[in-house]
Amino acid sequence: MDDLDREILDLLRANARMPTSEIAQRVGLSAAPVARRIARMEASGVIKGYTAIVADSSVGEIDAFTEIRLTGQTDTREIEEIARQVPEVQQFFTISGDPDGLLRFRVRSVEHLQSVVNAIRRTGLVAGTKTLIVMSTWDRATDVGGSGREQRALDAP
Amino acid sequence: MDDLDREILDLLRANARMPTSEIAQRVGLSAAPVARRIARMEASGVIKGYTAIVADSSVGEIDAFTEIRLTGQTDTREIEEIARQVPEVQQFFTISGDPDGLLRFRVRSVEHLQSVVNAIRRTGLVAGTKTLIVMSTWDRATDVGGSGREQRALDAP
DNA sequence: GGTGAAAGAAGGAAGAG
DNA sequence: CTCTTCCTTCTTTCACC
Repeated sequence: MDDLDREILDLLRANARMPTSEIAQRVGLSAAPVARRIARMEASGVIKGYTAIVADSSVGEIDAFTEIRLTGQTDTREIEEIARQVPEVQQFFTISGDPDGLLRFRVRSVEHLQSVVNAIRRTGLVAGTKTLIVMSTWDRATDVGGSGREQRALDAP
Repeated sequence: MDDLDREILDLLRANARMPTSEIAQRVGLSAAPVARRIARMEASGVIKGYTAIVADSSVGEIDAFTEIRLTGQTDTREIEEIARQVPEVQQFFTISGDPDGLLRFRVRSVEHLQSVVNAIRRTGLVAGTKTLIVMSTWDRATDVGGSGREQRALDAP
C-alpha cells in the first residue's frame, strides 16, 4: 500500500469502470503493473468490490436507513444475522456508541417499508429502531467535476 | 425501464466491472443491446456512476456518519453547501423527519474527525450534530454468494 | 434485438533496470 | 522485485440487417 495504490483506489472510487489503461496513464505507469496492483488489492481485501450507483427513485424504490439499538445481551456482530433474515437490507454498519448499528435498505412502497421495519423488530435482536427515509442522495465519487485528486482532502487534518 | 433493465442494474450493482458480454449471457441477450441499455440508463441518470468499495480501515482511515439537524430557516437543499465546504464529506442523504440529513465521510484520525465535525458546525447551517463511528461494514451487493437475483427480495411486501 | 468487422482493452510472457 | 514492451485473446463499439 503505497501512494500509487492510493491514487489507483481514488480513481476506481470515482469510476469503477475506468479502463486499466486510463488509470495507468493518470498515475504515470503502464497498464500491466496497474492491473497487478488492482489484482493484489482485490485479493488482499482492500478492494471489496465494485458497484453501480443507481437512482433508486427512478426505479420506483425508496431508500431508507434504520438505526438499531440492540438488546442488552446481543453482540454487535449479530447485526449480520438481521441482514441475513431481512433480504431487503443492502448494507449495514456496526457503530461505536448509540445507536449500535445502521441498516440501509430499499423498498417498493411505504407498506413494504413498514413490513421491513417489523421484520427487523421481529428478529428479537433489537431493542428499538428509528427509521430515516432518504429524500435525496449525493455522492462525491460520482459527482461531475470530481475527476481524481480533489476527492481526497485528507491531507489537512 | 423494463424487467431486463432491472436485471442488468442488479448485476451491475453486484459487480460494476462485469463485462457487458457476461451480463448479456446472464440476461439472455447479446452484448450489443445490453451495451445500448446501459448507455441509455447512464444518459437518463438511472445509473449515476460506478464505484469501488474499499475497506477504509486497511487504508488507515475512519468511516463515520454525522446526523445533522439544520437551523430553523435552512432549506434541506443547503446540505449540499456543507458537502461543498467540507471536502472530507463523501456522501450525504437528505432525510424526511429527524434528523434532517446524514453526512458520511472518511478521516485519517480521531483528531481529524474532530476537525471535520467542527467544520460542519462552523458552516452555521446546522443546529446540532451526532456522529456515529463505523466499526465494520457489510454490503450485500459485494457479499460472496450474492450473484444476482436473490439480492432483490422486493417481490414480497 | 441481432450480426459482423474494426478498434481497443485485458492478461500473460519475456526482458531491462 | 517492479516496470516496460510486446503479443494474443477477449471485449467493446459501430456500422447495418
